[in-house]
Amino acid sequence: MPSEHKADNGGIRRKKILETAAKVICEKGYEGTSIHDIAEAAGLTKAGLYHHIRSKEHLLLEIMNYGMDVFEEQVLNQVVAIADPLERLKCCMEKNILLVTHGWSKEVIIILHEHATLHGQARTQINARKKRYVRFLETSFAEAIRAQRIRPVHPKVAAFAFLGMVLWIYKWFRPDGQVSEGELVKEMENIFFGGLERRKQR
Amino acid sequence: MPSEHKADNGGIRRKKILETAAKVICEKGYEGTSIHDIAEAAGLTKAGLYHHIRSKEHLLLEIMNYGMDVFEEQVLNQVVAIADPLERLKCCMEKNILLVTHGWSKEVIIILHEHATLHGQARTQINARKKRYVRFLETSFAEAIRAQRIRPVHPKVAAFAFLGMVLWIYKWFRPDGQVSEGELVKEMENIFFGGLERRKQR
Amino acid sequence: MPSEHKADNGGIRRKKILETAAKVICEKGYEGTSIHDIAEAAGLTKAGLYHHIRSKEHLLLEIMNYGMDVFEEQVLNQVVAIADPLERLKCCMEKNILLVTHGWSKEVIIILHEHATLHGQARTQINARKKRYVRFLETSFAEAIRAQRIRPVHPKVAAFAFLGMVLWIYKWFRPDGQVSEGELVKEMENIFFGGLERRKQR
Amino acid sequence: MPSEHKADNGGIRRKKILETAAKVICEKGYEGTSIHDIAEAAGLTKAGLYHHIRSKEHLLLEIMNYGMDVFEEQVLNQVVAIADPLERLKCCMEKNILLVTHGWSKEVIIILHEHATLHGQARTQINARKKRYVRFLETSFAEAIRAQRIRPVHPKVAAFAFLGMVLWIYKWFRPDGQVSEGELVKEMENIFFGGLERRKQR
DNA sequence: TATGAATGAGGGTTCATTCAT
DNA sequence: TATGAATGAACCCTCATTCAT
Repeated sequence: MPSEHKADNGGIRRKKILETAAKVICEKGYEGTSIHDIAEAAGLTKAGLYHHIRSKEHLLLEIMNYGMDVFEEQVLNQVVAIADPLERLKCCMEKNILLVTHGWSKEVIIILHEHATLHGQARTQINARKKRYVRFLETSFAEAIRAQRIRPVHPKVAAFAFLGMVLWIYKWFRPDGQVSEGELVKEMENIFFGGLERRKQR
Repeated sequence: MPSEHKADNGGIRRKKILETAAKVICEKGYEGTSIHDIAEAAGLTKAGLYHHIRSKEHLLLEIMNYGMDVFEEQVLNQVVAIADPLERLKCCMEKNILLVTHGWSKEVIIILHEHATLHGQARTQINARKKRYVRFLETSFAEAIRAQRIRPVHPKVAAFAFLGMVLWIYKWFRPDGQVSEGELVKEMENIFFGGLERRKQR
Repeated sequence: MPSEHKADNGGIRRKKILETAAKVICEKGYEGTSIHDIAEAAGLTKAGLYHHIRSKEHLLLEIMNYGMDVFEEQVLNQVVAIADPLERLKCCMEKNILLVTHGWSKEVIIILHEHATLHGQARTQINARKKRYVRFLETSFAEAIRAQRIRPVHPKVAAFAFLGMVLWIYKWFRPDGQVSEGELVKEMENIFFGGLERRKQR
Repeated sequence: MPSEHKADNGGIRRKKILETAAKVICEKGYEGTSIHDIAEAAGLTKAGLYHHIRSKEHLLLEIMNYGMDVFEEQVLNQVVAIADPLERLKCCMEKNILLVTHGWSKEVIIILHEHATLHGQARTQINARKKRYVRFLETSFAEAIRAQRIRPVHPKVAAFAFLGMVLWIYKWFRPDGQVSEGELVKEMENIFFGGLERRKQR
């Protein structure tokens, strides 16, 4: 409804540029990537690129917001409605691991790595979205404890333990390596939850 | 006497500069830190700093090697001789967590964060030292499995799960936050090993 | 119409910059000239200049290639078709002397003076073009000897003697000095081809 | 008699340093050579070197003066007393060629190449010594003409033609090349004094 | 939309030189 | 004599950004 037929075009174009930029930044780091690099990868000149972005820093913000969109769509929204908190967490771990290993969304990797690059309110904004995820995990753990689905542990620590295990993957996992995606999901779930589940007492 | 306290000075001076540089780089990132920033923090001019370092990249290498020295001294060497593999791993987790939370060694944080900054043989060299640690963990897990001290899991995945949980801490832990160092160690150990330990079957 | 005069402008602009750079470098030497000097002389800032050149060293290469173009056009190509080898050499000396004395092409002077400044393949490339000229002279001398137009001498030495006499001029000749261009040509030709020693008459 | 026994020592030391510096500067050019390069080649630190030289530019002046000393001793003084002007010039050519080809005195090469590097009175001083040589050649040519030992030519042009032929050698001659020192002397003398053109035999 | 040209600021690095020791 | 440390100035070059076209 944004009035013109160009809007749609613009939307697709913008998305393409965002994804291209994300790919380059993911490879070389934000500070290590120049506007020229991004423009070139997008098949534009530097000046041309500036018709689509406001500034380099704002581009990073957009990429991160886009990454959060993808994350929420592919992980959070997929599991948020699962009633059983333990099942919810297990399913969340699976979705999250796959998001990282598939390597489709470079934006998510950028969010993980450039955790201290943004400043000011841009940083605040992204941090708020991240915090929502942490909060969701904490709540789910607490809920699972209350429901006696897992042993009592510190929910905050559990949340960050979960995150560390799952997100650190981006630093070492290679799709062509010794460990397959499937194995990784199975083993991590086994390791992490194998210890948390309440033992069925005889 | 003048000559020898000079020699000492030299060594101390270098170490001081390395530590100062590490502090600044840790705060602003390698690419976000200029040589000027480092020089200023060290109370030198840019040219003066270049008396002590070969180049910015080589400085990073030195910092990382220094960090690896500290890590090996405070973590690896402290636990490597422990006979029981499970005890060894638990102790290793504790030492490693404390190394990260104490925040003394900014160099270690830099090693964690700038995992893709170095290039060429400098990168190779640091990666080799990192790999030694991963190998140590893998071996310890395998040993613990053979000794039936823990459930059978994929040692490589276990190693990286361990590392993710423990190292991710640098991204969120604040010494003045809700979770104390002690709690963190206890809870993480509980979470991670609580699931791996073979259940005492009656 | 706007587009085409732009294209033209581009070519002319580049040439102008090359010539300006040549003038400055000729006066102060390559190493003694800073990019700032050149940019200033061209009415640009340093960064602006870098829109037109790849690097300082590559600029020197371009200047030298440009100089070789000028030289070949004004000297080599003018005489290469002259059938009589002696006439060819004399004409070549004249053209070459005038090229140096006119002082139009600073680029040629730079080629002469900065004979060891370039490195790597840039140097190789320019040396190849220079060698072509030496080869041309050698061949012409040899031909003249075979045709009994000159006494038998070592062609290589003759070529370098020719070059030394003619090119050294750039080190001492001043257009407003005691010796005029015309005299210079006449006298050098006389000396080189006629020899100094009085002929033993019969 | 310069009072102390150190003077002599100093003299030898200084000479060694001058020669070392000359070697390096000859290879890399004055601007391309750093004080560090020279100090290193002399087995000193930069600061140590400064106990022996006043400044980089003054070092160049000293090298050039030293080169002029060598030149005058090995060329000018050897021939200045020869009565016959033609013989004097021929002998001068021989000595001068050998000085360049032997490559002993890098200082002389530096004088030739860095003809526009010095400024101010240092330049004036060296130019005065150079001019003395040009004047000597001019005078000898004029004398030879008057004595009817050579054909009448413009003495100044003859002098510079002589110099160009002889000094240009430093740009191309290699001791291990196709042309031997002996040949070079013989051929150049033949070409310059004998001329190239075949005499019309009656 | 797109671009070539331009720029001020700053990047890492090297320089010739000085000085306390 | 000799040196390690230090420096201000300058080096070449790249940066994110702007603007007339």
